[in-house]
Amino acid sequence: MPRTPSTPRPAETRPRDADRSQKDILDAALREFADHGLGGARMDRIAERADVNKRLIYYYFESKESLFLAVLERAYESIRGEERQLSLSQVDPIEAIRRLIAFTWNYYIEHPEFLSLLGTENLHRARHLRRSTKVRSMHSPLVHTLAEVLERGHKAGLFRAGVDPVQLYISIAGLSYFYLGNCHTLSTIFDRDLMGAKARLERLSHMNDLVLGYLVRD
Amino acid sequence: MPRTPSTPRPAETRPRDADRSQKDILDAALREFADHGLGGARMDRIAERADVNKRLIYYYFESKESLFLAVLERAYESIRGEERQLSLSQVDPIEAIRRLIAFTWNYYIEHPEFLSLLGTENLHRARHLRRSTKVRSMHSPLVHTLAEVLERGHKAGLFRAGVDPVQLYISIAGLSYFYLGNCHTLSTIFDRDLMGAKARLERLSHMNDLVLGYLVRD
Amino acid sequence: MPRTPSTPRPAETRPRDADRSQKDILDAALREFADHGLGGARMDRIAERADVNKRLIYYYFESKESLFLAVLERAYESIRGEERQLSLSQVDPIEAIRRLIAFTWNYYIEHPEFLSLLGTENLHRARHLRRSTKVRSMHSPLVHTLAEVLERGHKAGLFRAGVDPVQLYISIAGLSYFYLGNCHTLSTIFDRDLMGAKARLERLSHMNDLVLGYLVRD
Amino acid sequence: MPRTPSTPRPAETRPRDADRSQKDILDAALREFADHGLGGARMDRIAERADVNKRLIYYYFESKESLFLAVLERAYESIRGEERQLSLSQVDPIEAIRRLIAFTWNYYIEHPEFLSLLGTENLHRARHLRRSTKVRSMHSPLVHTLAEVLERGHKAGLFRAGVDPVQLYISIAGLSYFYLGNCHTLSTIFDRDLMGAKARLERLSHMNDLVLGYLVRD
DNA sequence: TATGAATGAGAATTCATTCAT
DNA sequence: TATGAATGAATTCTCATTCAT
Repeated sequence: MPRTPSTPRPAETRPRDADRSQKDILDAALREFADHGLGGARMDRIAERADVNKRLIYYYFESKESLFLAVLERAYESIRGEERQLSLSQVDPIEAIRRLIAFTWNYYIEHPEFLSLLGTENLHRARHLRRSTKVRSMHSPLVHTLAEVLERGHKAGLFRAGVDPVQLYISIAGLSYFYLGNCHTLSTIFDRDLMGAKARLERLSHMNDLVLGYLVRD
Repeated sequence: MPRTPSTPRPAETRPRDADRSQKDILDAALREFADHGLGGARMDRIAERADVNKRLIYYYFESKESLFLAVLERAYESIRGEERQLSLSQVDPIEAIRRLIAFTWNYYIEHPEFLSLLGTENLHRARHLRRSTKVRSMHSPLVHTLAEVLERGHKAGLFRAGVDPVQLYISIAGLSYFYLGNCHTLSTIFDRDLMGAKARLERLSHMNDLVLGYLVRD
Repeated sequence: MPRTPSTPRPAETRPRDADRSQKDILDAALREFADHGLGGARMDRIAERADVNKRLIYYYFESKESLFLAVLERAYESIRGEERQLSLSQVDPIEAIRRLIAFTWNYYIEHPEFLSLLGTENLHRARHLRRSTKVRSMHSPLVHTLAEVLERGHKAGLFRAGVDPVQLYISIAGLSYFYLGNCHTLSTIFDRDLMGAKARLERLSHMNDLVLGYLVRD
Repeated sequence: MPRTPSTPRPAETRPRDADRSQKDILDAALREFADHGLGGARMDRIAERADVNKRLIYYYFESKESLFLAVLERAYESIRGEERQLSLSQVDPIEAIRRLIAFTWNYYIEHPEFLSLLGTENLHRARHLRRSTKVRSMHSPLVHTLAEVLERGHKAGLFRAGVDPVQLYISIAGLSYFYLGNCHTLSTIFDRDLMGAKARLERLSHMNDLVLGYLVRD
């Protein structure tokens, strides 16, 4: 008779166990999915990484696929949350564009799992995302902010006219995404270190030049 | 009237079974890996798709991983082969850039498996590519050609100075890659069809504007 | 009246399933390895013989090789356990030698699987045993006891001097082992039944004569 | 058109290819069966080791089992052949016994594959040997020779009476077999090097003492 | 809320053997 | 006599998932 479930642990530590377990599971799953993709991820490893019983994962998250969706949703929530704090509307248009580029770049660098997750979800043709009402409703407020910045820049005679904010947003994201997401492949192919401090600064600089070189008219 | 076992197929249809079988396996594997990633791909399905005995796959390609590498190498050979035929050196610089953007864009559209493969390989941190001496030696001659184009453009007073051809190459690829590779996710998030004929033309146009808007100085 | 699934077995029959399952697996594996060697043993057959799900074997014992080691360790524990109860120190030296010969002989007859296991392990050059800290630490206390018996016999003027207990132990074991382990081959070669009651008595007698004829000096 | 089968190789090298191939296969198979047992042996590896096409093995030896029997038969032929040259009848009885012990000991040391083969065949309960008319008819002439030696020794007043030559033969073989065949296991268990030059001399000496100590009466 | 035991369906890989030439 | 291509049937091992408590 080792464990006595009848003796409850102190009140202040217990109540949060459920939330804590769920968070641990999501954290572990994020790493696992990012490391191995959906097909390569192992529920066993997630349980081990989260230090919970495997059965518990099923208790909270129905299945592997649902768990993946939960992970994906949380990842989107997280980036959207940070995006909202950029306050692009409060700075001049050129600075706003710089900030957006830098934010995207840095977020991807600090959250490589996010890139992995995106890639995995795309391999599966957004199958999970499509099921999510959450993510769809959380579509980037950035597009609107970006539209406003472009408009402001044009009115100020700084930016060219007719720029589609969605296209630009995708371009900005793509410039960072391809470089960072494929850096292992690219480094190998070009036989050049792309992730050193200098290389990273050069890339950021190049992206700013590219985007602003396009946008700014004189 | 598929195959009638009693009627042996004419000699010219099956000149050398070995080569044919290997090609069939590679074709099938390409599709399977592109559809499901490395972890999700099934050797059984590859055998079925190639219409060969599963054992034969192991006869020619040691293991799943080696098969994946073989597929990857062939995919790179293929795109490099087509790139070589662009003859960018023989047209004026602006046209050369346009051609490169259009080629990349169209190649990705026509070969979505290539994008998948890239994504999968990156998920695995270029583990397979690193093992390949083949791919490393086949690094794009495009970088040299591109350098020459940029140089020529600059000397003609058309292009800005100091553009790194590798950065530009990565940017051009990234602009197409992110849009096309993540189109399922992006379509869902932005609730907008990105793959219709009109949308595709707009994207191509945007990419040209962006890159040339940056490069061309007057 | 084997098992009636509708009537749940009483609690005391199945006190802890885990222990029971592991024991069942080890029992089944012992027979399978003894019957077919390591290479010829089939995990499927072990599962069937143990009446457990094949997966469970991997749940408790990592792999076929680890299972083999576990079987081997248990077999050694078993024979060592019985050896300890021979109390050779409490009988006169000649009787002690007779007991040791008889014990070895009978143990091998009653546990032919032990002979098989030994043979198999040797085919593999003690690969598994070497990995085991357990077996190495359990080296027969018999060697010490045997040394004491030889010493006692010598002091009583019964036994010759200078007998190495390890050599003698190996000889006693070898006399039984070769006869019993190779009886199928030997029976065939000599065209003579070696396992009939009479033949067995003759062998035991021969071994006693041989060993005591060597040891006893008058 | 690389190979031209129509151009035959020079006459003096060709004719013996068939015998040569068979010998190569048997040699390779002997090593493979000795190294891995019957169940663990791989036809692929045998082909590779013999440097012949796998198909050729089946051409000459029907199946894996038949090949094993062929290997076994050749091994017995070999040891029997050497035994015949011992000429035990031409030396005095004590020397004859010494020669037999030494021969057995050295043959096993020089032909560890023979020990492996024996062990494997026994694991399979002499299944193959029983099928062989060859080996059965080749039962050791040594038994007769040994009987004659024992008789001669007894008549000379040297040896004890009533020694069964088969029992003695088995004992002599067993004393070497167990030590040498199980040396990996025994070395591990007793934590003592049993195969060093000194240890080997000691064993040979012990066996002579044991057998002659038993046989010789004064 | 939590968990150790258990499983069916499949996964990659292996193997002895045969086909066609 | 020799061989490269091909295969069906296993074989070890894996995996997401469920049971029983």
